[in-house]
Amino acid sequence: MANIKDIAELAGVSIATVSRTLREPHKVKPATSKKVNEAIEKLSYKTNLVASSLRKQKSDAVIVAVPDLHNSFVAGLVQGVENVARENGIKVMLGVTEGKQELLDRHYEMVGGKQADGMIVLDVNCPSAITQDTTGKPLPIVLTCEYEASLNSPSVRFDNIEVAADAVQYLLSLGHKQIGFISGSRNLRMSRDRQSGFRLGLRRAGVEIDEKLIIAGDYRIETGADAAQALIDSGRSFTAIVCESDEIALGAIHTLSEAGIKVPEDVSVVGMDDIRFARFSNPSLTTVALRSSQVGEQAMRLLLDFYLDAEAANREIILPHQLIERKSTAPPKGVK
Amino acid sequence: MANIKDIAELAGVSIATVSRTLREPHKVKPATSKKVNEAIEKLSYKTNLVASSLRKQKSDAVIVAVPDLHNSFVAGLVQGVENVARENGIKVMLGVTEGKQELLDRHYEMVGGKQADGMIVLDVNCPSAITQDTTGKPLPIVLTCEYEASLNSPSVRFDNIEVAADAVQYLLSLGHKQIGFISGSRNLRMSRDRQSGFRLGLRRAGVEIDEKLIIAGDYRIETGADAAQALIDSGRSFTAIVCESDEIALGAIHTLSEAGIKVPEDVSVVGMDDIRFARFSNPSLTTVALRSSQVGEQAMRLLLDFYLDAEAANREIILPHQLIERKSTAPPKGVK
DNA sequence: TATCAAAATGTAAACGTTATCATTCTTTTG
DNA sequence: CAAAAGAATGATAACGTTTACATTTTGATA
Repeated sequence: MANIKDIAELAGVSIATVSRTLREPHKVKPATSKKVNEAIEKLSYKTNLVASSLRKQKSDAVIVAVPDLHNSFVAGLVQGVENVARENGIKVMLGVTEGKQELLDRHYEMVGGKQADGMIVLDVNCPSAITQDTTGKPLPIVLTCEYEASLNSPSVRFDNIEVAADAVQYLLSLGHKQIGFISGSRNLRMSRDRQSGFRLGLRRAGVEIDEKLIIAGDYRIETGADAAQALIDSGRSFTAIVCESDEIALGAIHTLSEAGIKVPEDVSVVGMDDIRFARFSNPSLTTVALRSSQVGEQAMRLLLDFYLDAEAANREIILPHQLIERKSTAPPKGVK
Repeated sequence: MANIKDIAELAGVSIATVSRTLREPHKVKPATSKKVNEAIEKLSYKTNLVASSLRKQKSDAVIVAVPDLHNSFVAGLVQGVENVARENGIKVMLGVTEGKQELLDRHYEMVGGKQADGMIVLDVNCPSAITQDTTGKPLPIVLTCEYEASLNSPSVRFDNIEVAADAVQYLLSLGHKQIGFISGSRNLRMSRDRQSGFRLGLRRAGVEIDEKLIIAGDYRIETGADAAQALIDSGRSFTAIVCESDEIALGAIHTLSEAGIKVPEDVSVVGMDDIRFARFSNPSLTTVALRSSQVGEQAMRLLLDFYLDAEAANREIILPHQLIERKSTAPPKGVK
């Protein structure tokens, strides 16, 4: 494999000139530039980015830590990060945490080890590097969705309280009063906020909350199916369900249909996320759209800002959400 | 940021000893080892992996190039790669190609630039590094699913011809004769093979092929919906549809339902992949299960083998598939 | 205790860049 | 045409490791 020295030799110049030809072409005479480029072509030289990183003390790469890939929300986020990163000549590395602190920290080692310049986290956990930090210096980490205000790390998220409250408010406006709730993973801040929002929405309208209609789950379609069964088994009557994710909602619709309960005639279902499948389910799913790709884009921008001014980047960005009405919701029976 | 020299100084040893303590602990006396580790702890030293890579001429990282992340098949593959990589202390970087040659080649630069030791490709295209290679030396690239036999690069894939043929054969066994087909992206080898398999399946049974019932699409749910509409509009009668992906199948079911055509009573639908949503659609989806995580696992193993013996790793692995019967298929009307 | 092998440690040379500073070659200007 | 300014190039020192080789220390044996 040819290195910069080989090129210099073949082109009859110094290695400095080769480097300049590559990095700062305007500083080298066209004639020499030509010689160098020919040599590069002939030996099919590729810059050794590792050596370059070492010298520059910068890798132009970031790592995105996510709990799991089988998830449209996550995919959107990563794609968003990718887009902005690419525009800025930055590479994206992926770290799957499975929700484990240990794996998250392992991924952060890439930043400590200078293989990545920063990290974007979408996870239950928070890198120990932040929580155990003693220096107080800002770290190149952007938290998304999951956040702890106390940490004052830059973060990008939705206003999950209002997301859920909006879903409730919409169902109330249709005339529903007996509304169930299937939660995401309880250990997530996001999930706790959404549950708060659910309660807030009902309280705002003065509707009493039936605790039996609140079912704990996680964000997966499988638990959505199980939780819906639990709701049915509870014996309580309900005319609508708010689900913390579209996956949950799709699982719930499946169970309801199997049980002979019609959606939306008997029970209305609202999801959150607006994954691609939402439009195409039977019935199509009413949901609160959360553009996760925007989260990724903003997070990456924040990380870029961090390099310009670590202090100023310490911001919190809250993205808008939007309720999308489809066919999984209707007024309850007996209401015109 | 502390480096190895700082540690050496604080512990009162040479940098070589520090390095050994980290890499080959058995070669250093417990007493010194202790001193070194204390220093490491105190200065919270992290090995600079970039420097390490440069010296070792090895990055212990691989890059996985995929066209898109919004796709369960892709997610499974990446997860599979991750699993095997983690077992072997290897990091996974992700490259999104959007199906563009240019982006794929850009990602391969990481290998040329020594930031990654190898590449796993799931894409329409093939790295120019392979196709334009003049040296004939094997490259650290594993192709998945999409493959060109002529390239003799290691590859992992399914027998797509038989995958589709099995789907057809199953429908024939139920009594169907008028079977439609919705294809994936025609420029993919995988898609061409599946279409061949579809034709082969019918031919084997001596059933005539109605070209009007073959619709071109890509792998997304949106086109599945459109293609089903095209089938309906064709005016031809059909009692079953074979879809090249579950996404297509779900989109098709959506359109059929909206049009008042019942699945499976009026039309049976078979997908391919067995994505997580398949079990929970209405009706649940009969499909040919393709474990994409296995593709990722095998591809990563192949890449590991490559380091041990570049020549021997030049293999082709064909993974098994399996038809999973659910509720989107039934005998055609009039058949008991 | 002297001798020697084995174990433990140290020295120093890479790895392939980038970037500072010094030097040489142009061009401009009085 | 000389001198100065500017443009282009070159020499070289980092960046932080790993590792071959040299050296010292330790422990065992005679």
